[in-house]
Amino acid sequence: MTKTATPSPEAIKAWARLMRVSRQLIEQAEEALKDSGLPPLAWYDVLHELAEAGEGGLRPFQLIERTLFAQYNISRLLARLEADGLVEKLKAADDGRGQTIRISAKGRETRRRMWAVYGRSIMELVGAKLSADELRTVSALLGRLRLPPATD
Amino acid sequence: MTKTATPSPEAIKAWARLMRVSRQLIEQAEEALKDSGLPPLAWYDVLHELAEAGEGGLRPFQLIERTLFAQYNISRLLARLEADGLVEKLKAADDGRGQTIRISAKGRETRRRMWAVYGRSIMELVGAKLSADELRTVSALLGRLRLPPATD
DNA sequence: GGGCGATTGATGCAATTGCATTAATATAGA
DNA sequence: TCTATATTAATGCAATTGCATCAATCGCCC
Repeated sequence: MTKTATPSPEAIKAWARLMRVSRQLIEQAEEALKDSGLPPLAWYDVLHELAEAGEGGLRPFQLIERTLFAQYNISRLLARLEADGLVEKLKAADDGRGQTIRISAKGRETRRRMWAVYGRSIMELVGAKLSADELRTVSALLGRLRLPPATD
Repeated sequence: MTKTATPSPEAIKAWARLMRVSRQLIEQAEEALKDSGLPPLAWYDVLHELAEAGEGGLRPFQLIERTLFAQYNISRLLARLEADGLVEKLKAADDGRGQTIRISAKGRETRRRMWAVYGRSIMELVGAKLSADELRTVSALLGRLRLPPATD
């Protein structure tokens, strides 16, 4: 008689909390952005990576690695960002297939305005609820849940 | 000169970890279900609530409260579940507007099969990575990030 | 009882996501 | 070099989500 193995109550509880809290927080942050007439979080993620990358820009596949978005998702998101003038697509110098994506001045400005709202959400939703020590503890424990780099 | 208030580095780090890890975990769990030819997590959430509710079933608005899905989302999800024979919609006895949703035998069976896969994901992705104590710590800290019941 | 705002649930339509496939180029190997 | 395979990015089409609105009660208050 084989019994289906079930996770420990502690694991189930932690999982449930993680699922629920992350959804709530995302929802709150998205709502704050929308209320300010700003684009969704996904745009911020991409603009943030591109801003960090600087003038050299990034290739789309690098954005995929950094943001965890699906390939087709990045492809279309970049199309929208370009249509809005927030990024530029440049032919990649050394790879005929690829492009290099660079954030524009308008893109930087949009990112700045998004951060004013997004940062406030983070402060209120997380920074104000736990001490610095507790935040470090959460980060460390969550860090142990990251996937091993190469799952294939 | 007014400087934009920014969250502490600890808050930013914890937020980033939470966003990234939760996305990874969800993706992994969804993939495991799909690989087994099972429906997505959202179905599980609803079937789980309905199974807990027992024969009395639940009203759609109660599912919305418990699962945090949007109203139109629940409405359509229930339509799909009903089309698949996993739930039954009954006219609510005491409220001419409403319905009562009850899980069917097939629904219970589907939930059971989903749990075999989903539970394993939870074990591997969370249970195997942290000790029971650490899991309790995570749960407690994440619990403090929940929203105050009435935000309006 | 009758009217009116609130609640419950569904739905038309636009935007986004997911899936599968495609086109173009790069790279490695015979 | 020439071919086979892998990588990079886009896209057609179906499914899902989000938004706004609607229809049908309900319940309160007069």
